[in-house]
Amino acid sequence: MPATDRLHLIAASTPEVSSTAFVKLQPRTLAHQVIDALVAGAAEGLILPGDRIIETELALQLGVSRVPVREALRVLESQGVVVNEPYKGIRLTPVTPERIDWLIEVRVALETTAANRAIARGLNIEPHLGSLGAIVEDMQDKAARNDVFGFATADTNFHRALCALAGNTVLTDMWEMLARQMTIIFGLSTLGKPMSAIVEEHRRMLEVFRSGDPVDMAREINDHIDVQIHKVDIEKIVAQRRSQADQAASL
Amino acid sequence: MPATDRLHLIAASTPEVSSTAFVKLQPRTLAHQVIDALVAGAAEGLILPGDRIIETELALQLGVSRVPVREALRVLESQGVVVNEPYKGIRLTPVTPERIDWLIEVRVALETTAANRAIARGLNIEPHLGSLGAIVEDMQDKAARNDVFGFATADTNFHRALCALAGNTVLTDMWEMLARQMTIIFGLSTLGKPMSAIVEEHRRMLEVFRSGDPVDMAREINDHIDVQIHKVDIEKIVAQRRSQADQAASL
DNA sequence: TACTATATAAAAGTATACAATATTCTCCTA
DNA sequence: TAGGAGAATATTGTATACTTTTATATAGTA
Repeated sequence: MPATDRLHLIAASTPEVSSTAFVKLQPRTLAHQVIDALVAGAAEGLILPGDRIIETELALQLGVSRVPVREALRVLESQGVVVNEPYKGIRLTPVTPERIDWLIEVRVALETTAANRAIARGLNIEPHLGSLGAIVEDMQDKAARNDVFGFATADTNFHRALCALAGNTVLTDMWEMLARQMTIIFGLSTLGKPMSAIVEEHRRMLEVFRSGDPVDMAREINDHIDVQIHKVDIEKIVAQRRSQADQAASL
Repeated sequence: MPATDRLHLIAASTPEVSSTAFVKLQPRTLAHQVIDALVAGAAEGLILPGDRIIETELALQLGVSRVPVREALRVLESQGVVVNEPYKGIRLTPVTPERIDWLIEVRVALETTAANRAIARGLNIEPHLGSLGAIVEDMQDKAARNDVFGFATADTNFHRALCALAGNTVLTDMWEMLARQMTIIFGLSTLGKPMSAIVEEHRRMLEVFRSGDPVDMAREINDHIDVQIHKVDIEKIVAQRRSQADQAASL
């Protein structure tokens, strides 16, 4: 079964992708919506790493022409979400343990830089600490409700907010690229540790941030992110998901 | 005078962009060539930060249709080289002192991470040191011939080679994005210090790399990159270049 | 004169149509 | 039956045509 057959669900899960209904509300271009739809589909596991993506099918499923689809794919290609070989096709970038290491390494570097810059700007004070604290509370709340997706979103928001305090848009833009890819991987893996522990880690990070010690900050961020996904056999999970999806489709 | 009128020179300076002549040699897509042409044009100062880029004109100048041009612009948009406002137009990202700071901050973070990873992998040995040393010699050579462009290229190659030793393609991909933007800025500014001094700095960086001390490495990279472009009034230079270009066009 | 409203033009966004390349399948031969 | 040449098909790359939005210019009115 071709992988793209599973893609039709994307259109349903992202109803705002419609050339007619949407344009009035927000002037965002269709290409951007296709990007969102694809990333969402990947995060939900509808498309798996290594799966081929066929322009025509995707365009059909989303109800748009190939032009915005191609533009979206080119953007995602330049961001490392998909890989392309001319005239051969586009695939969701395969996720290897090695690649996860790479993503983590860069993400730690960026977040550490951001946190230290925020400290250097003297922004480890109110109201910023309060805002970050509120996100941690939200995480706690989601954990209590066992809302895994909401929890992951809040987690991402925490780190995004932390990065934003650096006031460096070049950094935040790059961080967003990584976050996208991390989201896809998160969608595959179950969390490496209980949510309560992750909440606690964030509290500790926040405390270190308040204290303002760059070295501690670096260590804290590294420890936090590093163990998050590590030690999970992603390739195995992908294989499982693929067989599950194929099974579901053959019913 | 509309800025894009200056763009026709790009086609001349990048003759390989031709839908008919090229395809046989390399199967790279036209969109990629458009990207190269645009970046080259920006590096040469044919397009200046803030200049509007009109799809139709660019397509005409390069002898291709709007489709690959749009794809190229979307990629460059996602990389921060150009900024886009739907239905309004695309401009070469304005270069402010602030933005230069941001680029430098991220670049230092990435290169430091790369160098430390390379050290952690035990790659601060031969033959790698020799390869890096050869690039420094090349810089020295270019400096002696007063070949500014060649010097800048060699400089970039040194840092690219250093990053490559980390073996982290996520990192190197991101570094390339930054390098692109730095190249554009380099094209505008004269060097902040004499070439001989820069060569010496690279020798020192290489020595620290050999010694393998992560902290020293971080400091060395930071000092090196930080002063490179700083303290140059980019906005003034852009204004000068623009008036020069306009003057030349009115003859 | 200054200001608004309308009409015109320019350019981006999107869709369709065509060309080039890669893959698959069929059929023939050894 | 196995393997390869060649046709048929599928999919990407590119060009052209159409639609929508924004910007500009013109005319009319206070």
